[in-house]
Amino acid sequence: MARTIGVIGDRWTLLILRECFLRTRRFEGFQSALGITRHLLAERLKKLVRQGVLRRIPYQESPKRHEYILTQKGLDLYPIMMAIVHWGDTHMVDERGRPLLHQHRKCGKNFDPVMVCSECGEPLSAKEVHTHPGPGARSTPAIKAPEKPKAKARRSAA
Amino acid sequence: MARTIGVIGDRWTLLILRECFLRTRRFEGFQSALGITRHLLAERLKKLVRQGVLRRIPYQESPKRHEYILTQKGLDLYPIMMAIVHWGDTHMVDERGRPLLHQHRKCGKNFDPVMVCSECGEPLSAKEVHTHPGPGARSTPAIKAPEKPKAKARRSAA
DNA sequence: TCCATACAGTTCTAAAAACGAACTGTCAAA
DNA sequence: TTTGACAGTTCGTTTTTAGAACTGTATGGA
Repeated sequence: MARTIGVIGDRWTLLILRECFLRTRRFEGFQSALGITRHLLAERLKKLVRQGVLRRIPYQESPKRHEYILTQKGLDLYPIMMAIVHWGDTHMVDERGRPLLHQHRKCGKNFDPVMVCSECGEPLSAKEVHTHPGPGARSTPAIKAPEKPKAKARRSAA
Repeated sequence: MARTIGVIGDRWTLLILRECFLRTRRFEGFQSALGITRHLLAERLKKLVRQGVLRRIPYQESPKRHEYILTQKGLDLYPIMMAIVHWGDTHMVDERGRPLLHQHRKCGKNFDPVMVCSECGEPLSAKEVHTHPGPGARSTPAIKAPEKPKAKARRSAA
């Protein structure tokens, strides 16, 4: 979880990714849709490309221009998005109702996402789940902070 | 989505909440498990209580002490947690494997969470979903930034 | 040709947030 | 009387973010 948060755990990244799912692909598109500062947007896009969530693909040569599209790794973030949206729809709507509806192409209906057990198909809730250490468990129960960037040493700082 | 991100969209909140799901309830517990600064922890807990995600409950009187437990609103964040953990398990594990396994009490098996359509029960993927504006849709497609805290005016700053 | 605009960034300064470490205050046990 | 647990606060420093301007390529007029 800490590692995932290292990827999507800031105020803007998830919003950028949402725009990707809504088919935004270009710098100006993200910038005007989100109102994010250009500086941060450039940095976040770079980071997402480094992490393999987005791919940077040229779409014209004259002045080199690229667009950002989701990789499979990025597309796999969809359940996270949907879970977040659904929680907002449940607990954060105002009297006007949901800003966005989701229609399932297969069955044609507007739906909510439901999380189920991969083994038995039953809906999941926190109380029915028991966690235990896996093979990659760390020895100490303490997590060592999420992704400390470690002083980055920018331009020979005095 | 922007509203949900206003609640959980920073480096620490989700980690704090994860500890809650793992039955941590007290200040020192969070602090030592996460290595978060005490200052931030206090602030985040306060915010989560304000937002109705945690409840602050006294557990002793002598020196007043409280513990933080999830409300229903907080428990409902479980699918988000699971989706995040699962993405990490899929895309961010090292050679040692998953740090944590999840067992479903009902069926007894270790499982992965799967997101399905509430209407037809089929697993969801981004491509099979069509979004369209709902009753609470905003007029402009632009989002006005996530939760600008608006200068907070703390103690008559000069 | 000169000027304006589109696009994708980069650079800069100021403001806000996070870090780190020490400090406050209550109570219990040694 | 001192020490330690617990739950925070306070404060000075470092990092991030915001906000705005600037760079550079290319197109479309006037």
